[in-house]
Amino acid sequence: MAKKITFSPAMIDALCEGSLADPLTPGLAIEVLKSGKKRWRYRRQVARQKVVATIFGGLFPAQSMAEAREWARELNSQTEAGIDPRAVQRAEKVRNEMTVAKAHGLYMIAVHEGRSSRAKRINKPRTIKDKMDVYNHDIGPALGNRNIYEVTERDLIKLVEAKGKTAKVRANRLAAELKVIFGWAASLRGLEVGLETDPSKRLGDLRFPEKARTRKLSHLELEWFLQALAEEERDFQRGMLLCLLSAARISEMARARSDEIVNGVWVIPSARAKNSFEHKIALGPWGRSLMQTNHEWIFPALTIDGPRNNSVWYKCRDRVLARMEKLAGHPIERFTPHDFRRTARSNTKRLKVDFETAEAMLNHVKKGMERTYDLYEMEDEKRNWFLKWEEEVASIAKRVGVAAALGAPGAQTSIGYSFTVRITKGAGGRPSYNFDTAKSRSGEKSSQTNARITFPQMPEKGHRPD
DNA sequence: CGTTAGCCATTACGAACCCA
DNA sequence: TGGGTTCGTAATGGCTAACG
Repeated sequence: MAKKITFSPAMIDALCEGSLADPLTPGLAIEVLKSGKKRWRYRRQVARQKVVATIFGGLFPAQSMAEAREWARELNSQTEAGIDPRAVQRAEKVRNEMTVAKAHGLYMIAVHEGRSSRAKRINKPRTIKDKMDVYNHDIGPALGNRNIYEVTERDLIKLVEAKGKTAKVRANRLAAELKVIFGWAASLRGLEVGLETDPSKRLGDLRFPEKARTRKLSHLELEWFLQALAEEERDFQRGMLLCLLSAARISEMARARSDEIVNGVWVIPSARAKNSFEHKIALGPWGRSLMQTNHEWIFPALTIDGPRNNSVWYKCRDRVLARMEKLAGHPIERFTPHDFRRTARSNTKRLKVDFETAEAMLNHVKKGMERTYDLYEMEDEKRNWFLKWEEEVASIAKRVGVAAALGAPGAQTSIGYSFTVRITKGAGGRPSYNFDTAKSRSGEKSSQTNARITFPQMPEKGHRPD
């Protein structure tokens, strides 16, 4: 019979150097450190493998013998099953460190590399920025420090419902983004996070209602609009008219460049189009004159090198709308530049333009078989439409007496009521004045800005130039 | 006062789904 | 299977306050 007690707390106390194995727990031993402190140690060969795993435990007696044995038993169940407990520990460490913030960081890397979704295209910069905004504003502050494996469906629902209190549509976008992030982390694409269950799976069920806009301008409203627009500076006339005549998106108009005009056709490059399809707009003579400029940008900003900021167009709209209400004598429902697209689209039927052309005019993609087999770009049809629409708008302008003021073709020429003067250094250091109007414009190309002179006297309403 | 950043709302593509 | 509809989400538009 073996000695009854070969391993006890008393024996550990008595131990001064070296180590002592626990005869009852394979792999477990206590060892004396140089400092004299005693530490638990686990060392055992992993079953069916050539490797020996060594793991250090806590100090004795802070970690009692019973605790150490329990600890070692757990490790033994792993080594005996052929699992290296060090690998388990590493995985646990990674797991404990996988916060929502870290997982999101990995997700964003995947986004930049185009690995985030099934989509083939890499997200556009604005989309990526929007993703970051949603995270930084709504997800990070609430969940960033949480372990992603411990986030529950309830956590996410709470987040979306809280958002819904102040911004319903945005709450839908938040839910969508949560689905994208957690869905990725739980998918084969996001194995680096390796979420087992996706807590966002059912978030789509709490969608808040959304509604589409229906606003379009009637012909009567267009009359007021054109009259009101006639009092704007020429640049604003040009921009707003271009939106109306081309049915382009505001960003397509505002950031248009001179080199996009090829043989009189405005070619919006794929990079600037919402759907990444190049869009050719063959405008009529009026539209072409509106885009006429010697500057790099069709609508150059005043104080920076670049196009005017979008917001100026909304301010212009505000001024125009206020004048329209004065002309009408009653309030007019607010409209936006995008509503011009709807306005143009809703006029196609009346002007006997077919569905296909109408869709092509808006650069909408073809669906189904049409898309597969019909690669025809409908350039001639679009050209006809833009001319027809331009003549329609011009006739409205003529009817209310602002055709000339707006520079519509066929009307008597006018320089408008205001213009920009660009002052550049000419020969011998003398200032050179360049008049920036639709009709007269110096060939001087300059980005230095300059004085804007607006004539204080506005002609009377209905005034017709001689 | 023009420009920008931040936040909320719409538009619209394309894959999934569904039905004859 | 083709063709319409729904669903998920990408890609914009729209508004306002802050900034310099």
